[in-house]
Amino acid sequence: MNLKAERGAATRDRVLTIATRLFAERGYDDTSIETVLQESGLSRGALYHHYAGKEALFEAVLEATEAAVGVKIVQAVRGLKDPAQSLRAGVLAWIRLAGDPVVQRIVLIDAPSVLGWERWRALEERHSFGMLKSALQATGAVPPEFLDLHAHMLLAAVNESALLVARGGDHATAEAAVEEFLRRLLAHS
Amino acid sequence: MNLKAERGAATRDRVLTIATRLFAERGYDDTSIETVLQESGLSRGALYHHYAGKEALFEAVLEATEAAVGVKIVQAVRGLKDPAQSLRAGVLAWIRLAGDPVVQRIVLIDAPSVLGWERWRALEERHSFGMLKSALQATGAVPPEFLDLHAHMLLAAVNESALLVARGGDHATAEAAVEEFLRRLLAHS
DNA sequence: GAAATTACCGACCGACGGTCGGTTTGTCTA
DNA sequence: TAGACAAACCGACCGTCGGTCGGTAATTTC
Repeated sequence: MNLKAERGAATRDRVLTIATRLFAERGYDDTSIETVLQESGLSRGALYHHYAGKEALFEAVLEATEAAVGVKIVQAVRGLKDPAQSLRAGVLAWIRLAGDPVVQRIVLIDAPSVLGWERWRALEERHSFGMLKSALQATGAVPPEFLDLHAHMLLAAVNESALLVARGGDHATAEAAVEEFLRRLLAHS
Repeated sequence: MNLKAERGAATRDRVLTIATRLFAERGYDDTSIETVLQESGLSRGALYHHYAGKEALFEAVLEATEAAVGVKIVQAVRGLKDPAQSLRAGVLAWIRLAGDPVVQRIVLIDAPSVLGWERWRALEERHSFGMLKSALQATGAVPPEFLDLHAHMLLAAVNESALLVARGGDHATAEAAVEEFLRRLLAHS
């Protein structure tokens, strides 16, 4: 089980790359399986052998995208000791990464409605949300009973400003605004 | 031009009501025009005479829903003098209203991906976002250069917690968490 | 070398959103 | 009030799309 498994994996990768580009460029609805087939040179049957359907293909694309983002955020935070500083660095890194149209369209726009809120939330838990929550906890600035909710609210707020930046908003102002936002949240009075 | 105009308006209203229910129950994608036709007793041609397409129908549904929500929020805030208190009351009212599955699915889940982010944002500006922004401005707690961004972030955060409550989260805790969140944001140090 | 597994193929299907030519039914005006 | 006009409504038809299915070829396993 070697040559065959490799060929299969290579095919899946190829489809994944192409699908990622198409989903990002046109969005989920306006990307037809037919187009994916044409651009990948694969047959219909072959694609459905590897992916259960269009939705499953999207989920694979989303998973891969989020994983890649996660790696980059970890890199941005590496070495920082102060929890508040880590949180700040991670959030800013995420905003910059969300400038990528691929991330925007796939992760921030289409994901919730395609997967449904429940599955989307479960997937987020394993990626950006999970990271942000533990970072927020480490700061100790939020009471435990509010930790989960505040983490959710903060992530939503950060995602929103990422979208605003991506859509022509001023980068510097947005980052300053987010920093101020964070500062206020972490200041327990 | 009376009997005719009335009949037309009545038909539009009927379709709108039915479509609202279906979109809320099944989501946009899983609601077929065919079903709307059957439940309304209307013919295909008639529906396309009144609405340009499925997307236009959804937009009409969304517009009506947001307008209704807006009215109720205004009622909740009426009479309050202190800007911070108005903001707080409006936000809490919005969270309670977002407990309605209709509002959830249509306004918070499907709207961005169906309309596209740009058109969705423009529509929000005329409704919840517009209200929240002016309320936030009235408190004077946010520097002008951050007002727009902070209003966006705050709305996103509140929407997120509304979704969490709606999906089985504890109502009381969520409201307390949102109040704390708001308190920190408004406290300028 | 036979059996089993996997990659891949492409004709076909049902559902769906949307179109279009046409009919009916009020309304306005000459 | 007759006739032009427009709005409301009808339903057969179309193209596209996601998904199915019976099958072939190639590789691995026993």
